Amino acid sequence: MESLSGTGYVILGMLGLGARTGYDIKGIVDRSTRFFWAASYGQIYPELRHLEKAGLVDGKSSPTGARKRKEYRLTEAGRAELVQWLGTPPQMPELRDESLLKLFFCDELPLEQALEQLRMRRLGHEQFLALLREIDARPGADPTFVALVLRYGIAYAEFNIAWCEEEEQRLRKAAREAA
Amino acid sequence: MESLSGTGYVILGMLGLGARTGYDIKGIVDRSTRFFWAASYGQIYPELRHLEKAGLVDGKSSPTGARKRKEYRLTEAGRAELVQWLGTPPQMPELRDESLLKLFFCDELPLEQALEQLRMRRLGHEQFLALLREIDARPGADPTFVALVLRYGIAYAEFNIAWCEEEEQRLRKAAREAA
DNA sequence: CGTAACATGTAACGCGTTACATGATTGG
DNA sequence: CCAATCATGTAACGCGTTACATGTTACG
Repeated sequence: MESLSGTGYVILGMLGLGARTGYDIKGIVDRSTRFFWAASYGQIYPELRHLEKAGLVDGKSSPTGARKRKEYRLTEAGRAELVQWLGTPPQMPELRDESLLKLFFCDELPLEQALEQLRMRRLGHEQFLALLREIDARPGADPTFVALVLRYGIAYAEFNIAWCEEEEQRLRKAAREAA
Repeated sequence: MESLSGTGYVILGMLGLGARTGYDIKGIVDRSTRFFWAASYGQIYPELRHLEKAGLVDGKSSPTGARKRKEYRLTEAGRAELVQWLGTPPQMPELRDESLLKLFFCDELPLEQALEQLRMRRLGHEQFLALLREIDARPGADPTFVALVLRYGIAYAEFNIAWCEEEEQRLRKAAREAA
């Protein structure tokens, strides 16, 4: 069996964490993994049907009154697939960071504007940090690893802020010394 | 004028840094930005033609003997477009980290296997770090911001390694206390 | 003489987003 | 009654990768 797309595993995982409908999954993703792995309805619904055909999830219609609604559960095979995937070693970290790309080309710019780039990166991460802290402060205890990943996000943002500050200072100092 | 794709800007930027042919651009990307922004021939060649039509680059045929070859240069408009893009503020950091996604779902797993996940993430970043250090040790001075981004990669890998170690310890300690 | 490096390109596919369309139910 | 939330879906598009195809030139 060829392996699923990343989003396929997100769906399996979310069903494992208690999500029931496609709508559910989307909601949970938007409040959690979206920072490092998003998912849209345009993928979720077709993928759920695909997973069902593959026997990894089991869907039964359970409408709320006249509102149509379909509940999915992991099958044994689905849980096995998820666990197997969790066990495979990760590839090189796959980043896609536009702000880093801009920084890479900053030799094109006068120093002031380049510093501004660095400042904007820092600001972005400061906003990001604020958002994560807010999520962190919300009541209710997350499962161990859900909380762990949230802590990672916070640490990551803090790391980036500190790095930007250091480099801003370093560049300013170098500029002073050149003058 | 609607804005270019990320790869469009990579091409402009690389031409700014001295790349001349599509082949050149691909080579430089593979040795530098590929860690946070890759590019394939399947994109580069069509995009170069597209940028030429848009007047952002200027291409002239300059074969090496009978081997066909086309040299591109940034036009004034192309440089302006690049600088303008560099000046726009970045969005939220857009991460796509499969290993983090796996960690997120580790509550499904017995602690030993979950710890193994964390260990594998660490190993991945250790390899990554080794690779970047190797690149860093290569002779030849990079432009300021090219070097800055390389330093970022190294710091990022080190941060991740340290974070994994800390969390491994924390989880082990929590497990001991629970026992 | 062979192979690595130089050089350009295309077609098919996969993954994912955006925008749109539709409708029921709950709570203020 | 109205707005927010619940709920499901599709079509078009954009971006990017992979695999393939082709040929030249430099170097050991």
